Amino acid sequence: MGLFLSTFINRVDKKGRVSVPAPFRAALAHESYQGVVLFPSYTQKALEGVGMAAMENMGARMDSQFAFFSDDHDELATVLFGESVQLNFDENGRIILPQNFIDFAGIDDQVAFVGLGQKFQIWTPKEFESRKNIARNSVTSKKVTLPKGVES
Amino acid sequence: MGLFLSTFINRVDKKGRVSVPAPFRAALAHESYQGVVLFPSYTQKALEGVGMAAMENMGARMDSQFAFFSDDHDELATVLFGESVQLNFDENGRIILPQNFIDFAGIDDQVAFVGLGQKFQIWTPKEFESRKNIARNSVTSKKVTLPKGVES
DNA sequence: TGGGATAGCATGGGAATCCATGGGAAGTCA
DNA sequence: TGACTTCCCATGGATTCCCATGCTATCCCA
Repeated sequence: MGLFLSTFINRVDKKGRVSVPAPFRAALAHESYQGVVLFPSYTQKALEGVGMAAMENMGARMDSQFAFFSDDHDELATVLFGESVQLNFDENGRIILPQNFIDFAGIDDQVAFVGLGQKFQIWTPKEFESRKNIARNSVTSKKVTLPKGVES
Repeated sequence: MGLFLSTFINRVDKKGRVSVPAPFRAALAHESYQGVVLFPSYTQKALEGVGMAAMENMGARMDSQFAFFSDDHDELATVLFGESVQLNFDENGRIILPQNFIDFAGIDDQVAFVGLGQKFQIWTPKEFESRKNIARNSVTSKKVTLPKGVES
């Protein structure tokens, strides 16, 4: 299964359309639903994106983790699913960003697609520049490393 | 299988009719019964909605959890099945909200359809705004999260 | 190795379709 | 017969589909 890698700057036209970078689309090519799911980040001024399979996965894990009518379930689902949107690719691989998402992230006429492995983020190019520096400094100063993992 | 995602505000006309958001209908398109099952939430001032398949699923789950003639079974069944109604789509994808449901949720002329993955809820837009904030705070403060691991 | 051809990709605009919404007519139950 | 319900049609606006274009990177062949 494909990963979301590297950063791409694409243009947003006046209809709110953006081309999803071809490598990101390729990472989702095997999925039945051809599109992405976007939701606002809880901590940053950015949008988060995943494929539908990852979203269904979250749903399945929630069901196994919480009782179906529990408050925990409903609250988490409200935040997770209630604020997300399903956007399918048009035939040129574009999606249409909803206006409230554009406002939330402060998007003007360009966006940066940032690959984070299992998910990706959408930033304004400007915000992302400063974000990138912060992240780099934080990682080096805190000496964040990858935990040991099992080989597959 | 489709998930219920994002939030849609739709209008209720004076006959009590509401368009079910097209993406929600699409999530149920593969089911044999073209409609939804609604019942009042027993913790919140909202209506809960699922597809018929999910309803049958709950019935099956109840039977495996409780003895068939136990009080627990009957009480839950009374609330869940006794208070629920089956509403089919008209040719434009609308349902008609029963008057007692409208009263219960305090619905006026607009409702918010909130996708929660496997199910959805119907709120007045106003109530939902505060509900959304409560949910967001609760999730961040209680640190309710999904278990680690995001693979498919 | 250089230049032309080709294919993939990002971008733009216009047209057709879908969708939410409203009202009215026909049918049904008391 | 009256009220309520269900079906059917109309409409405006938003969204999606479809076609066109330019750019760039790759490939092929001389």
